[in-house]
Amino acid sequence: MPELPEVETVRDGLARHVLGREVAGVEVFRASAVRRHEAGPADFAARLTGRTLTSAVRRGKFLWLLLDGAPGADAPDGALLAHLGMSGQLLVHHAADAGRHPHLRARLHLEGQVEVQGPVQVQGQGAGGRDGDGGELVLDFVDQRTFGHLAVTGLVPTPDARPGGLGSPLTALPPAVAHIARDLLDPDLDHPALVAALRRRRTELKRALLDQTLVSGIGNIYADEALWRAGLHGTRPTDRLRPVEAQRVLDAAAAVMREALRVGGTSFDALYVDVNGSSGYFDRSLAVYGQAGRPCPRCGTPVVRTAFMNRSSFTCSRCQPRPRAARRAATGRGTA
DNA sequence: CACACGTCCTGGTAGC
DNA sequence: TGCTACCAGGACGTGT
Repeated sequence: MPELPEVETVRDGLARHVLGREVAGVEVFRASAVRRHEAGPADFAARLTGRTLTSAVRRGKFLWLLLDGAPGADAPDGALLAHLGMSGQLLVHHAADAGRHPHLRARLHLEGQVEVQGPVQVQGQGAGGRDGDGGELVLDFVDQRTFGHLAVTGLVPTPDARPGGLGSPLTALPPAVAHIARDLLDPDLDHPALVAALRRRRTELKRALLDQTLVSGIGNIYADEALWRAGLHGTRPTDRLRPVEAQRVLDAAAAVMREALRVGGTSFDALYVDVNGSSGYFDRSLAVYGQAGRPCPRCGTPVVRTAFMNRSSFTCSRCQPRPRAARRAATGRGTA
């Protein structure tokens, strides 16, 4: 499942392989892949063609490529927005040897690298040189389940910009992302404010961690891992968390995502930009997620799976004691 | 057939 | 009562 570390790995791969290239053509194989582009697939393709990809930006699980070189004067500067949903992948291939994946939803044809104004960040050894040979590339959007999507969008000023910002490149973002909170790896995230906001919520802790308008990037997997590391149960009422507990679970989430990023980020060295979160390398390090029946790495107690919000939660009943009385965060209608 | 789950949407509730 | 903000839960979609 692509959560923040997987999306960041994709963003980094795109930054190294497709920036500076111009979109020469667009194919949409399934209209629903661009359903959030309201004007439809033809308009999607038209607005993309002729534009140059100048930057790869991410907030939480949303990722977008900034577009330069509007073909028509009426076309505003904007971005190609992508969300990978549950199974989306963005794959870069040399045009010559690009096959057709069975779940290929859309394909961008990219012309050879051109010079763009401003520095195109090329990091990683040799990555830029190999691709800068002028050969044509394709950027494929592959998505087995169909929760992911692409759209060409405008940009609005970042609503939560901080005057003393520490250097986050997020000065503008797609309207569809404007309501998404900063993530735990964002240098401009206001940590004390986040702790306060979390404790102000009147809900369960895991629900809050998954709420992208509170803090973004955390999905079901990393929520469970963070809760386990922090020794907190996901049903703990947020308004009863002590400040140190709130801080601890957020720190744990940041730590587990950084570790995943380190592993995932070193797994893709070549042109192939992959994201297949659950089959990645990090799943070997998962302590509880998907580990029902197996011993807790800390105390040996079998991990238990419980249903939660139409999905699963994995916990160690010893390391993560249930809140007493399981008083579901005072929502008015108690739990029975 | 249940299950995987991120996001959007709807309807409900609390509190002013 | 009206308004706003917030919250819970269902729908969506495809393949195993």
